[in-house]
Amino acid sequence: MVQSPLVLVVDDEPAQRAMLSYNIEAQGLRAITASDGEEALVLADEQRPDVILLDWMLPRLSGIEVCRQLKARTATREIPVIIVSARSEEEDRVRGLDTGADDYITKPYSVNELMARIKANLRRVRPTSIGAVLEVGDLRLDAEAHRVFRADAELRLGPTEFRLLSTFMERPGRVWSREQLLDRVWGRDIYVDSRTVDVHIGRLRKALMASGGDNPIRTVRGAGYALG
Amino acid sequence: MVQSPLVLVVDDEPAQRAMLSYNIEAQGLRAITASDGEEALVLADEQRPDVILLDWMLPRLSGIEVCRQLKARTATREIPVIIVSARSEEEDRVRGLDTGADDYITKPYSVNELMARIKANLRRVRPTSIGAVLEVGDLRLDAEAHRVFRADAELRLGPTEFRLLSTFMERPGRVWSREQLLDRVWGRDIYVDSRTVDVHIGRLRKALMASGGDNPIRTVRGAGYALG
DNA sequence: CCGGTTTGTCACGAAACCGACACGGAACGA
DNA sequence: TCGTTCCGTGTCGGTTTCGTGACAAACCGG
Repeated sequence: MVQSPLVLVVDDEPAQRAMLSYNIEAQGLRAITASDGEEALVLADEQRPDVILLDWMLPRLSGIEVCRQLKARTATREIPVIIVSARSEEEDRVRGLDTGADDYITKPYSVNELMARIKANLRRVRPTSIGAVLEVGDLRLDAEAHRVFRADAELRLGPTEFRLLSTFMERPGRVWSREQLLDRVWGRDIYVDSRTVDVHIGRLRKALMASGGDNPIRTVRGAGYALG
Repeated sequence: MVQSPLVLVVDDEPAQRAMLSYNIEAQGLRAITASDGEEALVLADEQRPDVILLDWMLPRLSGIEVCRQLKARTATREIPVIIVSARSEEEDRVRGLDTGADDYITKPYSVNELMARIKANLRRVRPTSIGAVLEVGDLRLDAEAHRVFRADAELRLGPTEFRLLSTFMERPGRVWSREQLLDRVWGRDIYVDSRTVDVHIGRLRKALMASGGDNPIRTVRGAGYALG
């Protein structure tokens, strides 16, 4: 089920966590928090946030180590990590980015800037969740208006097919396994047969080809499906 | 043929342009330059760079205006823009990110940090161009999209041949024994006849040579097979 | 409550893929 | 040169994977 983007806040100071959660939720996003590195890794794994706000100074596991571990696992690799640091030395910035962190902000920062950065990172990873219009080839998907066009003709899609297509359009060309699609489109805890994906792929194809275009969804035997 | 990622450098000072191009190319990337905003828009449109480095202070069109226009056109919307600014006031940072800029760096900056940021942005937008794509000779294998090209012609491979080829491409030139290949390609605990490898090597060769190229897979009698 | 829409499952056929075998030819050693 | 070993490949039966029409249950707006 696609809902509003989820931000994982990792900070050992309760006051910081509360302040950040409050501001994040004020932007229409959802927030969860972790107070140390180990908790952060567990939560990242279980909840799959869309972006992670990571304090550099943490008890137990340091921020940089958490970041490295996140980027080492395929399950969490693609989640953007924004490192929040009190140090402003450039070395740390480079090291942070080299371990795979996606962005970096130094204390003191303004809430406005931080929110802007969170959104900038979200925009890249989950374009549809913040209202952008996706375009791939002759396909155009307006997430906010919940409409899809192909070569200026509007398509009729059911909710599931809509989410399916928007997942494909977020990363054109990438192959998604049936399990990954069930995860993103149906939701983590729903059990449906993985062959159900096939059926919806079929329905989506039918809708996409209704006005004569060719089939834009590629089947990768033994692996899954991809757009283009 | 996919080539190395392209960076568009927009700066009105010739010395800066030269310095940046030099450093970018030293990282194995390609660079093109523009000296004002209008030229930048034209080049962005024509060349479709993978990332744009945009000076804030420009004659004619300001950096922020260029950014806005880039993000307004679908053709260039998804190209990450890194704003380079002499001002360090926070307001500008927020405004920069709000117009759709993807990252922000203030002068004075270090070349190391700038390069780290360029790479961080490339990693996200063209993940396939910086990590997940293997290139060996005229062969290109995109793991994420599950596609293989030889000299721009796409190859049709079954799952086993695909895994076989990607194993070879991970270490070009290395000789793999049949047992090692069975381990990597088929899996540890599967029993299949080791001669089966021969058959799949044959099928892979056939696919690789389908459009006329020579045989890139070398047989090492008594030892196994190798790519190149 | 009702008619249309959406959804998940199943079953069946088609297509792709796989592994084994067998035979012929190439490479090698003496 | 000759015998032996190793490799290339055409063929074939069996299996896996996909596509899709059919259907009943769930859902939903009115």
